[in-house]
Amino acid sequence: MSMDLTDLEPVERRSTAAIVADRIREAIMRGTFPPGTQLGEVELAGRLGVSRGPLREAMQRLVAEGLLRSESHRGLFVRDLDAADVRDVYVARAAVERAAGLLLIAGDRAAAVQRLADALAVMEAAADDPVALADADHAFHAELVAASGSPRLRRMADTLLVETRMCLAALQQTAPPADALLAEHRELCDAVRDGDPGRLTNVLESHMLDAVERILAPTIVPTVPSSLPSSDPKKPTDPAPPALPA
Amino acid sequence: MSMDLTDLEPVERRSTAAIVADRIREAIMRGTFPPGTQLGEVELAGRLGVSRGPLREAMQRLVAEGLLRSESHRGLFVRDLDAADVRDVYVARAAVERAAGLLLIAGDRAAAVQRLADALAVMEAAADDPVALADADHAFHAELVAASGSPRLRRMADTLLVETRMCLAALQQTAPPADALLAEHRELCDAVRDGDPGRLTNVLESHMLDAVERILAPTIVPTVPSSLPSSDPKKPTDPAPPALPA
DNA sequence: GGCCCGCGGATTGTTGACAATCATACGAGC
DNA sequence: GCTCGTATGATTGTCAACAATCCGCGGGCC
Repeated sequence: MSMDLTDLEPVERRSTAAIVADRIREAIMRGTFPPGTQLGEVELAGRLGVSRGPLREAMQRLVAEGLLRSESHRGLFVRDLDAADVRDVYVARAAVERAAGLLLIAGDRAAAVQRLADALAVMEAAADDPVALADADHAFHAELVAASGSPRLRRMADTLLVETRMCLAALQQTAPPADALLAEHRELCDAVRDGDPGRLTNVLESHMLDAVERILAPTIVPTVPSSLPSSDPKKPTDPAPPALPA
Repeated sequence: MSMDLTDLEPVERRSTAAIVADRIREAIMRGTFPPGTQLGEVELAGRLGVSRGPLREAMQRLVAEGLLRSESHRGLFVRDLDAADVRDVYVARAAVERAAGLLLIAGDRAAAVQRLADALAVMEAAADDPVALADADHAFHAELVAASGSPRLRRMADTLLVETRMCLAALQQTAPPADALLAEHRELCDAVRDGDPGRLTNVLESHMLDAVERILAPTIVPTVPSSLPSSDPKKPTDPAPPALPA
């Protein structure tokens, strides 16, 4: 595996705002900042070793992605996702990943299946460790969309996958059964291999529905959207914010 | 139509960065800033009556949306879209709007059809004026996605629609035939009314394909993606940047 | 004559400080 | 005893100046 220098990239030089945004995004994704926590600018800036200017730029970027909500003269808060948001994330993911899968089928199917199979192997190898499995799951779907070659689908999927991780981190009451998860992904891979658009759509949508149910299992989950003047509108969950790392 | 104050909203107070971002986005969308133009920070800041701080935050937001590209220590430029980008925009739009349409069918179909019919009426009224028609077209699709009730699909669609307008503004060599456009939208509305998912998918995808062909008509347009070492990669269009409004 | 080096102008990236706004706690008034 | 007005503290929003980097151009050297 010799690195060939023929394609030499234009020296990736990311702006500090982008780097800071990546850091914060990662932290939000990993659950380091639980939903609802306020992100003080001075504290974060000091911790990351930058001034408030670049940090605020990074925040605006994250607000645009929908990960943070900004209240004027009040502060920036990590968006907290309710059941409706969980469903919405998976609806949007189904839309994006279905389109990506169709592009895969229409394009170089063999190469796509190869990449998917590799990602699947990583998942199988990490079946024991729940967090590694979540990472591999994330990587699988990211690869699925990236292989489609559509930059816009890719960007959308990246944001949605981060939100998915937020859901999992916030509501991770139980680790998902690894075998069922693997089976679903294998089936998804097969659908691409066979090149059957209808089957891919079905597999993908049922995969998403399963995921939603898994996440929303312990909570009250009315299947009909809205129109629920149910008992208690206030959230019972309000765990003390854990200490920040490093 | 008496305004009822029962639901009184939390007083919409947008941050200046968001306002500035809207302004710039609008200008890019309308073609005031042609693709490839550099946006000087001091000039823009002075023109908008804000300092460079908030302006830079707004820029980061637009970069995150993919409307601008930032070269380090070089400046911010309006992204120029090539043929592949045009196809990609419409692929993504098809994915998003299909999902939204399916949600419409599954939800309150009557209300959705009503909103779509209203938007369609606006289009019909503006059939003569090309720019008004483009606005109405934009509004129709925005309404389609907004009516789905999915905030994520909505956000994606908003960004994609702006990019669509960029394509149109940059390559508007010929006004689209209003009658064909109206017919397609009517058919789309009917598909939602009938509640036939398959038909909706077909109508929507053909609508998108038609739009792509319309835009890419005069240029060389190979139907197969990528692998085109065609003649001239550089764009002939480089009109003098028109003066800024207000 | 052609190529390399260095300088001037301009623009971006970053910083620290100033002004405006909001939440909280305390005390006066009813 | 409860409510309202006010002071205080902290945080956000904004600004102008400083430092770093890059493009274009002229002079020197080969």
